[in-house]
Order: sequence, then structure tokens, then C-alpha cells
Amino acid sequence: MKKQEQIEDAVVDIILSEGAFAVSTVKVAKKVGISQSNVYLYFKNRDDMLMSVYQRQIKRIQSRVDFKQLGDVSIPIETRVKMYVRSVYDFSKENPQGLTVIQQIKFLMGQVDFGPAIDFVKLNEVVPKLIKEAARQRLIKPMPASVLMAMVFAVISTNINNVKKGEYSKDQYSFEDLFALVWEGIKL
Amino acid sequence: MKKQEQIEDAVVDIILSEGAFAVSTVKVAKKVGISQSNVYLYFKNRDDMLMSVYQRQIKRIQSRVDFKQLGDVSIPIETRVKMYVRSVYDFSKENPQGLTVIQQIKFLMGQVDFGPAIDFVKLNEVVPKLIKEAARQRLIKPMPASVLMAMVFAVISTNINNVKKGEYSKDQYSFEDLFALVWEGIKL
DNA sequence: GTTGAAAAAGATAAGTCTATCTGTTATAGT
DNA sequence: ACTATAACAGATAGACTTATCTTTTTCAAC
Repeated sequence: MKKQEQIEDAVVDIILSEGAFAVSTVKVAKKVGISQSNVYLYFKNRDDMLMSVYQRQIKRIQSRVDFKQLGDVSIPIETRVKMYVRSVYDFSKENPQGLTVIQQIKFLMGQVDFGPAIDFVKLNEVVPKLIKEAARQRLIKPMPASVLMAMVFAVISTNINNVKKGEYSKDQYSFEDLFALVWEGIKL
Repeated sequence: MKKQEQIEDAVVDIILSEGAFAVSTVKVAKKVGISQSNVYLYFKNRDDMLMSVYQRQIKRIQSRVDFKQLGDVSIPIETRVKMYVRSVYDFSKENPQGLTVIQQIKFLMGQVDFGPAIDFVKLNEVVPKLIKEAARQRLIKPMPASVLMAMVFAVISTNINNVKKGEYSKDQYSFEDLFALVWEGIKL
């Protein structure tokens, strides 16, 4: 495995065990087994390292999204919203710590400002468009896409966290169950 | 104003401007205008200081909740769920940065473990009871209370953040609008 | 095998932070 | 006025960090 990836994995490890604020070049280097100064061969600085990890996770979510279909007006809107929720859900199942990592880094960098549009990039364009279209057609309530996205994120990540904590099995609540919570909330 | 409160206010300031991880005794002392060592006259250590701020916010939310009514079986369940959501909503309106502060500190301490039941204390007992009762009566879908609470939190804090960012006025979405998003999602 | 570049380690300056300890000033009670 | 205590400031040890600069090692090309 490439050293840069090893470093990124080490960052994820530390985020999950100690939190994003605890990530330091010293700890990362120790975990990978390289000297601290060499971290700077692969990343400009600490923030750059964190951002790289963040964007890797975002890419993984977005790789599950079929943006073409999401913008395809011939597909019913409910189906498209469902597709979006499903991709977040699938990501959370395959990568249970992924949403935590995203949240952690976002929180760490959030205040500081890490550029306007670095966030969910494409999703932050496509989903609002979808929501607006649906609202115009009076299929869903008028609402900001950010609220919908936050709901989806909250439901899915709380569920996966409960599973991780062993509060119930991962099959206790199906995707349909979780989707219903969101969809019936927003539909008109 | 009591010095301890001044310190807690300074902590909130720093959390809002730089994030919880950036809170240090040095910065806090500078903000209040006391010497750094004196912070330790009011708090056992840094974590104690953060926890104190956290619990102050929680108390402020809980002071809005009528726990007696919330557990009163003679009141319809929808009304009681609504009461709960309303108290979080009212808190967010009166104290727009309150939810951010809670989230920030939770994130910071979250990984480390700051005791099992320190969280929303009473709310973390009463709301799950309410949800279970409602589910048993087949009024709402069976679901963990944590998911409901996360939804409520997500909707309300995203809305207030959008308002703070100036994306729309605080009256754009009424309490009823936001409540509908949650209630219609969970009801059977 | 020599050379030159890339990859790594080492050393270090400069900064921040926590927590404690030691003094000093203010203040209340007597 | 005196004293005990609370409130405060100052100093400092010890840990950690970041980012840079210097030196060593590795290794491929010639």
C-alpha cells in the first residue's frame, strides 16, 4: 500500500479512537512507522492531511451515487430521493465509521472555514436541485435541502452507531424502515 | 456577574469562534482578564470546565421541558411529542448558538467517554419512555428514541443555522412546519 | 562502482498547553 | 487594627506540537 494511504488510514484510526482534534503528525508517523518529518513529504501540512482524508470519504460516498440518474427527470422523484438515501445508507453499512470520520473532520475544520464548496461537492448541487424540483411539483413540502440532508444523515448515522454500540442487530431496521422515516416526513 | 459564569461565557465564545478543541485555559483567562492559573480556582481542570459549560446548556434546555406533562398519560401522545420538540425549538430560537455548543462539546468529549448518563439526563429517560409507549399503542413506528432525538436535533439545528447564515428569515419555516417533518415521518 | 536523486531519519527552533507551586493583595470578621 | 482566608498574579516544569532544515540511507541508472 502507498505510504500516503497508510497515513490516511492512520488518521482515520486516530479519529475513531481519540477524535479528530487529537490527530497530530507525531502520532500519525508513529502509527505508520515513519519519522514525523516525513509526513510533510506527502502532505503540505496537518490541515492538508485532514482534508485529504475528508475528501477520500466524500469520494467514497459519491462513488455510490449515480448522478446521471439522480438528475434524470424521467425517473419519478420519490425513486430518485430514495436512490440518494440508499447511497448514503449503503455507504454507512459498508463503511460504518465513514460518517463519523466525516462528521469529526467537518467539526474540526468547520469553524475555521475550509472553503465554501468543498463539502459534499456534487451532492450539494444535485440534491438541492432535486428537492426544489420536487417541491415545485408539490410532491414534497417546501424545505431547504440542507434540512433534508441533515435528517438523512442523522437517521442513518444514529442507526449505524446504535448497531455499532450493540444496541440492536444491523437488520433490526431495514432500509425501507429508515427511508419511510424521512420520506413520509417530507412528502406532501 | 460571577467569575465562574464569566469563564463559562468565555468558553462559549471560543467554541463558537474557533471550535471546542481550541478552548484552552490560556485563552479563556485572557478573555476574562484573569491569570491562567486562576481558572483552576473555579474548575478542577479543563475537562471539568468544558463539562460545566455543557451541563449549563443542558439545564437550559431542560428548564423548558415540563417533565410532569411529558409523562402524563392523560395527555395525547402526539401532544406530548410536540411539547418535547417545541422545547428544543424554543431553546434554539432563544439561544441560537446553544445547540452548536452542545454538539461541539459532545464531539470533543464524545470519544473519550464522559460518563454514561451525563447526556440529556432526564430527557434521555423520559423521551425513550414516551416513544416506547407510543409505539406500543401503534401510534408511531417502532424506532429507537435516539433516532427520533437525532432527527429533531438535526432539523432544528440545521434550520437555526440556516437562519444564522442569513439564508432565510427565522419565520420562513414555522414550528408547525418543522414539527410536521418529524411527526409525519414517525407516525403510523 | 560511481553518481545523483529520492526516501527516509534526525535534530531542532519556536510555540502552545496543562497543572502546580509560590508569592502577593484584597477583604471580611472580630 | 489584626488576622485568617479568599482572590488573584507570576513563574515554571514538563509535555506536546508544528514545520523546517540537515544529514544519512537506499537504490536505480549509467
